[in-house]
Amino acid sequence: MEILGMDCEQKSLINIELTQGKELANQLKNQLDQKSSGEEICEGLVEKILSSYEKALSMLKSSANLLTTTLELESSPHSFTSDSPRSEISDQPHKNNVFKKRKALPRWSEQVQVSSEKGLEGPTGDGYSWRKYGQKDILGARFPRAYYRCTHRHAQGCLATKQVQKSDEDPSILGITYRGRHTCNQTSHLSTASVSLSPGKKQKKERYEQQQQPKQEDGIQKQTEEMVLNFGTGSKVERFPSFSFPSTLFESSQNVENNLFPKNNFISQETSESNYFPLSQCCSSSHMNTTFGSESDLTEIWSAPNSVTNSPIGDLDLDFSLDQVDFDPNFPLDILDHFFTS
DNA sequence: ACGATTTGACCTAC
DNA sequence: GTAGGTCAAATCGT
Repeated sequence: MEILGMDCEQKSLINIELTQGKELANQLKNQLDQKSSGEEICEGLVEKILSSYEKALSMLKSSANLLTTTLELESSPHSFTSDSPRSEISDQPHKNNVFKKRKALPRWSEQVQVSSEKGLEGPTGDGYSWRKYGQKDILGARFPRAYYRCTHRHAQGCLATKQVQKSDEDPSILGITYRGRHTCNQTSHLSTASVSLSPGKKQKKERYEQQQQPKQEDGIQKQTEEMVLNFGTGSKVERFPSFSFPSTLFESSQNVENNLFPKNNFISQETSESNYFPLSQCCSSSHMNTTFGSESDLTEIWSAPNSVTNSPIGDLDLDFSLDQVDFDPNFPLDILDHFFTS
C-alpha cells in the first residue's frame, strides 16, 4: 500500500537519509576497527547516524500522518502539541521529564552578521517559519533573548525552536541557537491547510501568510533559488555555523575548515554535546553571503535563506545533490519498498 | 476574525 | 534562590 502523500521527492530524501546513515555506520565501523580514533569521532558519527534515521522516520511518519502513533509519542512525549491548560499539563506523568527531554534535544548555534540597508524581509529566511513565543532579559547581556518556535508546532507537532540574541560586542551580530529538529513538513502544511479550510478562509489564510511571511518558500528547490537570487542584492547577512567539533575531528578537517570558518570568527564556545556539524554542510553554505534588506529589531530576526536551515544534520539532504551520494550498490534500498508498499 | 507578538507569571535546572 | 525557558492572556496588525 502506497503511503499517502509520499511523493518521489520524499522517497528520494528518505533514500538519501538512510544511505547517509549506512555510510556513517560504515565509517563508525571503520573507526571501531582501527581503534585509533578518538571517542569523540565515534560519538559524532553515532549522532549523525541517529539523526539520519530519525529524519527518515520523521518523513515516513509525517507522510503517513501517523502523528499519534506510539513512535511519535516516544519521540515527543510532552504535550506541546496540545492546547491543554498548564494545569492539565502538570497532571501528566511526564511532567518532570519535560525539561529533561527538552534539554536532550539536539542543539546547535550559529552567528549571523547582519549589515543592512533595506530591511530583512521575514522570519523565514532560514526556510522555516517561526513564531515568537517569548523574550527574556539575560543576566549580563545587553540585549534580550528572543524565543521562537516552529509555526507548525501545534499543527504537526514540530518541536524545533530557536533563540536569537544580539551580540554584546557587536549588535549587528546575532547569535542564533537552534534546538530540536524540524519534524514538520512545511511544504505540506499549506496544502493541508488548503484542504481543511473553506475556499474563502483558504484565500484569506494564504493572503495573510504571504503578508506575514513574504519569503516563505514551499520547497527545497525554491530555497536554493532564493539563495542564489539574493546574492548581491542589498545588504548582507553572513552565517557562521557554530558547532563545536570534537577536537580530533575538527583538526582532521582543518584544510577545509580554514577555508570555511574565518579564524576565531563566530565559533561558539557554548555549543553542547551534540553539535557536531557535518562537514558537507559547512562546505555547502557556511561561507555563503546571502543578502537581505535592512536590519530590524531583535524581535524580528531572520536568518539567511540558505539551505542549511535548521538542522545540523537533519537538513543535510537539502544540500545533497543526488550525484553527491555515493550509493552503495549492496545497500538494500529495496527495503524502502517495504516501507512504501506495506 | 484570525494569526502574530508582547509580556508577566510560572516552572525547572542548577 | 536565581536564571533561563515556556506558557498563555492580552494586545496588535491585517
